[in-house]
Parts: sequence; structure tokens; C-alpha cells
Amino acid sequence: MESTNENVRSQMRKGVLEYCILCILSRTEAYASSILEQLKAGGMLVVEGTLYPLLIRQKNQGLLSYRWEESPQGPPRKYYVITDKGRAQLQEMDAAWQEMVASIESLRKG
Amino acid sequence: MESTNENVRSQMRKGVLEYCILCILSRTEAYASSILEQLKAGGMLVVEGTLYPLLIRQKNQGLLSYRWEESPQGPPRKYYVITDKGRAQLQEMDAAWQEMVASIESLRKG
DNA sequence: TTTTGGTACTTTGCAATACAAAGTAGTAAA
DNA sequence: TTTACTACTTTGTATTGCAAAGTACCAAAA
Repeated sequence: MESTNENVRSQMRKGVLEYCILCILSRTEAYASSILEQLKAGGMLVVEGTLYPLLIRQKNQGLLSYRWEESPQGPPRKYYVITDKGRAQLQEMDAAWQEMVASIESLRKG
Repeated sequence: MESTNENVRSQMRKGVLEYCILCILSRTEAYASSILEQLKAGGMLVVEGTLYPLLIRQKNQGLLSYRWEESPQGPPRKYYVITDKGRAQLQEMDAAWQEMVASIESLRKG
């Protein structure tokens, strides 16, 4: 039970991960490992097993596309790129997120 | 596909519902239907089938207790009450929530 | 050449969760 | 006694994050 902290945070992360990914990719193309690093830097801990299926899901929804690129070291990298549809979705998510922040605040303050 | 909006919002709601319930109950005791109303008023749409199991879960975790009370009309009501443990958890969730808001902002702004 | 280590992407199985929908039951008015 | 309303409960389903194991490419060291 000492990990209640992490459970709470993990629980809250769910549902905003797709939003976070689109946020990151809206600024620059990136491959999975670098997305992981940026999420980690932003305080959103995620693991590979979560991120990869999520990227595939978003690609299948047409929110992302990707291209292969040589790596200076190691195997080639799959660079994900946000699509127009992805940018539209991101706008949706911006709105949804702001609404939720407002909702929580309203519920918390009374 | 026209309900993308609602999917996004529904997705984001997950993980913060328990937080919302504790927020509401931290101010006053309430029975399920009135909690539903308050969530709705706060912009967090939820349905019975979601709320009831959630209340039971939180009760089993010792975050809530309840007592029965006569209703002026209809069957008796189950009034839920937040416990000391629930208040401690609420503080945890406050912290987790604020961290997540900061994380998202950091990722969104770059 | 073979081995080793690092990087990167993928798959599988599981547990938790929100939700829709149907069900149970108490009370009171028609 | 039937109807309507309120309230709580249960069941089945699809989605999702995650841990863990797996596959594969590349380059430097042995």
C-alpha cells in the first residue's frame, strides 16, 4: 500500500497520454524513444509497452503518420509525424482538457 | 465518428472520477443520485453504472463509509461519508492532480 | 569472423476500469 | 392494484496501461 501515490498518479495519467503525445508531435517529429524522454522530462512517466501500442493506435486513426530514418547508431528509427487530422484532434483535446481543469476546480472549490 | 468529442472527454474523465467524488464528499455527505447531480453540474458527466461500483470500491478501500437514511419520497438513501483515510487520500490526489496539470502545461507549451 | 552491448521496435497476457443495459426494490399517488 | 418515480445493484463488454518477454538492426571489441 506504500505505492498509493504512484497508483493515483498512474490512474490520472490514463486518458491524457494521447493528448501528451500529440502535444509533443505538434512541435516536432520524433521517434518513440525520444517521445519517451520528453514525456519523462515533462513528469509523465510512461514505459515502452504503453507508448508503442498507443502510437500505433493513433496512426491507425490517421492522427499520425511516420517515416523510417537511418540512425547514427543502431537500427533505423520510426519518426512519427502529426497529420492534419491529428492537429484537429489536438485542438479538440485542448478544449476537452481545459474543460476538465475547470470542472475539477469547480468541484474542488465547491 | 461524430462523437469523437465525447470519446476524448470520456477518456480524460477516467482516472479523475475518484478524485471528483472525494472532492464532493469532502464538503458534505451525499447519496449517489445527488453525487451524480453535482458531477453533472460541475461538467463531469457520469452515469449510474459508473458511479455505484466506484463508490463501493472506495468504501472497500476505507475511503468512505455510509449510513442509511429515510427519504422524503421513495426508497431509503445510502449517504456516503468521507473518512479520515479518505481525506488523506484526497490530499494525495490534490498533489497528483496539480502535478499533472503542470506536466501537461509543460508539454503543451514546449 | 564471432561475440557483445546498445538501441529500437513489437507482441502477448493481464488486470483495472468506465459504461450500457437490464434488474431489483421501496414508496406513494392514481 | 396498477403506475410512476426514486434509488440502489448487477452483468457483460470493450478499452486501456502496463509488465515482461521477444525480435532485430548495428557497430565495436575480442
